[in-house]
Amino acid sequence: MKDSSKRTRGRPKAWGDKDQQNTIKSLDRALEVLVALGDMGGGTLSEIAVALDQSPATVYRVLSTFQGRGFADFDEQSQVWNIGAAAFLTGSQFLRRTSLAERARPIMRELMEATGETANLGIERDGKVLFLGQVETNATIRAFFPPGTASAMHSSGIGKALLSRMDDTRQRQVLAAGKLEQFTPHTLTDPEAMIADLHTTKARGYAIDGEERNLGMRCIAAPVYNVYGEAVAGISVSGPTTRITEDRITILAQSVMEAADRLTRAIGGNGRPAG
Amino acid sequence: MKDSSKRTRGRPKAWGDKDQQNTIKSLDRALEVLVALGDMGGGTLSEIAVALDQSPATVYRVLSTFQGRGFADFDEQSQVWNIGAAAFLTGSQFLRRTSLAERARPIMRELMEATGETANLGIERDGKVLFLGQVETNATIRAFFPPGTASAMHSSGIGKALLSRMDDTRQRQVLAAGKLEQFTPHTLTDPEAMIADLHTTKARGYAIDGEERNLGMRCIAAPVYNVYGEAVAGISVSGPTTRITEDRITILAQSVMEAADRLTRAIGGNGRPAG
DNA sequence: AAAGCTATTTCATAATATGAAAAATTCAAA
DNA sequence: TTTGAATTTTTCATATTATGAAATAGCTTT
Repeated sequence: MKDSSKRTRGRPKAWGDKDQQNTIKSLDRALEVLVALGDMGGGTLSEIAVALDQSPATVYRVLSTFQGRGFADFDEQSQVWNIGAAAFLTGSQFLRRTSLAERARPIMRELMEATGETANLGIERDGKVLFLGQVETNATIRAFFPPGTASAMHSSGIGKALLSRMDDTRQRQVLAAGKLEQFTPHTLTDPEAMIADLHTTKARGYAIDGEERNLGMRCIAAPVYNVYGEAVAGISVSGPTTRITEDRITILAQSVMEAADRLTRAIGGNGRPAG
Repeated sequence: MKDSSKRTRGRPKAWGDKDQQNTIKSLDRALEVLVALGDMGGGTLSEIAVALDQSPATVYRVLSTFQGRGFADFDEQSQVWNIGAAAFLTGSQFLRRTSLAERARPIMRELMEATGETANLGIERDGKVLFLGQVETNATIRAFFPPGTASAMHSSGIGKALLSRMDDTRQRQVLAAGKLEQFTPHTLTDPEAMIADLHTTKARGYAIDGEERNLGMRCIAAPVYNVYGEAVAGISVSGPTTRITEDRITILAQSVMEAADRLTRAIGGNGRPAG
């Protein structure tokens, strides 16, 4: 049904001036109801009306309409409204779309621009970190991880960010399998030291690879979560210790975490409820 | 946020007489757009407007409004509209209700790790199997059922596991409705053959989908029971025939059944007293 | 450079969404 | 049992606003 011969047409980014007001008010309010219904995990008509400060009559009609299309369910017994199966079905079509890597691209670009360092994206695969993509800095001296590279979890920023969010069982499993090979004098090879580092990482919200894989190279990484709050990917910046200095780490980490949060939201992910 | 002291009030099942007309027209049409967008897997403005026989101007405003709340995404590059992350997020709240999916998550993960194959969770809805979630294997070749997919009962492992636990009446009802469409040479299209297969399945405790839906793909599924001993969900592993070989089936089935039992217990379910 | 698409915006108008209040019903208390 | 309070659903008059046609502005192709 799709005709791939179509390309960009039409009107540009800004004509009038700024953001026009071409949203439909009633629809917008209706969506507000649906979102609220989801956020509060169901509720009775009056609860919802009060929460949104809208007329019960309107909310009632909105919910009835949603119900007509299966976007909302109404339990006669308890008089409680809930998100319906159709909302799940339609919403799930979101997953069929572009990959993590594609969604990450613009976010990584901005991260690179904000920090001036190469931005990386990686996931865990078979106990290793698989690099899915990167956006390189313009600086002449720069880190380079070709996409498709697989490297050890324990000596990578993204790897440690992911590890820090696994439960103890999985953690030990991965660490045992990999044997904590020593790459530089800074590599953490002692399992207990590694576990301690992971605890710090988890509490801090981001991981630091301080020359643990390559001498002279630092990396700051934060985890990206899926809808179930599981850490499924990591995003990082990496560069030479001469530019990523000790005192810049905190600042850079803010950008990295912000990018990770944005990507989490872009893939429909969920904060971080999982312990 | 919920006040459990509230109970049933208000007006009953039928007052006026039959179904009243208290749906909001514009909202209903907007939902039509969203559903179409999902069904057709994205599309350009004119494609959607034509498909729905609506004014481009209106469709544009509807989509813009959805975009404002994140229910739709617009890719400037390709001028293509798609279902957005917020639709997925809100729609996913549907799962929280049963909490089945939530409880299943860790169990599915362990099942995946034990078997090395993708683990799936599904329920029956409107005579079809609705996939609620999955945990993917790390293997590069793998089965992929996006959550939200609805597929035919008779050609799915989970579907057959559920069918095998229904009484004859419901069984024939569902099978009659679906017409046993043939997907591969292995699909069971003869009702009697299907009934026989279901008897075997019930006695055995797990269902096998041997390339009945997709050539080269096998699936092993077991039912999950609620408090009344009714089969309300199914849990399965699926993968290529090259890995899920004939002689591994018995072993894998043990893991699947164990996972199903654990999930049954996790949702307060009851062994299998029913029929 | 012009013609031909397609996406946006504007605008006048009719459609319809809306809140207030009434009606219908159930729950709890007297 | 009766009464009253709470809550959902409907009706109705009205103003809001959603809507399509047509105009506008960018692209793409000729």
